[in-house]
Amino acid sequence: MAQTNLERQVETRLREHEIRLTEGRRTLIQALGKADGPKSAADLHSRLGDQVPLSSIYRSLSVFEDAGVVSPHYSTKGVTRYELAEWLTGHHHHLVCVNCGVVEDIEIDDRLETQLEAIVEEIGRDVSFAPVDHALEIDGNCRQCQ
Amino acid sequence: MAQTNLERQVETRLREHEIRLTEGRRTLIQALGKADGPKSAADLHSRLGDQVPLSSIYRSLSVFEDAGVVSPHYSTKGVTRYELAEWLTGHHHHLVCVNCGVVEDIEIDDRLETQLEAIVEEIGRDVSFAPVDHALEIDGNCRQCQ
DNA sequence: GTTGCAATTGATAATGAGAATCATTATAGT
DNA sequence: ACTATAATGATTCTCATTATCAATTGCAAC
Repeated sequence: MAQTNLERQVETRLREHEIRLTEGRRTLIQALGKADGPKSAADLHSRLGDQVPLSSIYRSLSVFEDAGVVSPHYSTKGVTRYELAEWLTGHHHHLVCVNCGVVEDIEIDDRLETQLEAIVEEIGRDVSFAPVDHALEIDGNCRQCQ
Repeated sequence: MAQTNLERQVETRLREHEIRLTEGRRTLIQALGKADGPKSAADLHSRLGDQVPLSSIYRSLSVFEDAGVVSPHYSTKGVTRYELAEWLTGHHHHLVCVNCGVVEDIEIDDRLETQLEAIVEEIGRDVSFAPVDHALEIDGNCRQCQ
């Protein structure tokens, strides 16, 4: 259900941008929809086997990024990870494993998010900067690395 | 003064790790000490001209990272920026320009930092994760891009 | 259902950030 | 001053990612 709704939302966005939704791209969206955090092209490729060649994964992620369907996440040297954009999944933050680099999404409850936004707004006022987004990253050891 | 103290602190740390402090490396530390935020190897190289070749910059930054003298910062595809480690500069956060990618350091006052730490601790408890570090990034447009 | 256009493909070559190489040089300890 | 070995600097290599190109395909219009 949520998955099908996801595909419909993505279809609509891509159509608005006059971008085609091919089978390979649909497969990519499904894989990102099932992921528990940002995934690199290599992660996605190993998960999907030969369904979508690596070159198509890179290219489609780039097209999706331009269309605002995915967001890049940078936490490892030389590797970019992608996740579905927040308008599709909701605002969230990241846990980053300091050992292996895996990134996990976390949603925090409204009370904490409100507090965090207040902090961000106050910082913005202090340095005359209008925040358009914010990201809280918490570094530690993931379950596999503990 | 602060600069000289910085060099002394770095010297001590490198000596502990049996790493040599060459003139090129001293120049790099001085440049990082003057920087207002994380800098890439290319940034540092263009700033330093021929004083330190690009290959030496990459290599020294890597050595410094292993020794805990600098920390990497990832906010742009395919580019790593480095800044002095927090034990040298103090805990701080980053403003990232969504247009040009420049990263600026910001320190926030103790009251806000305390609030932020409480949020991080509570999130960590919620997801059974012991935070070792946290980073708040605020995205917007830098003064040049406004 | 058919057609046309241009987006997209997939394998491969090219690119750029960063790592490795090697003969020579320089640091730091004695 | 001597010595061991880390570090150098220019160049080559590696890897994640982008560009290329002839062939294929998605999708809107008819």
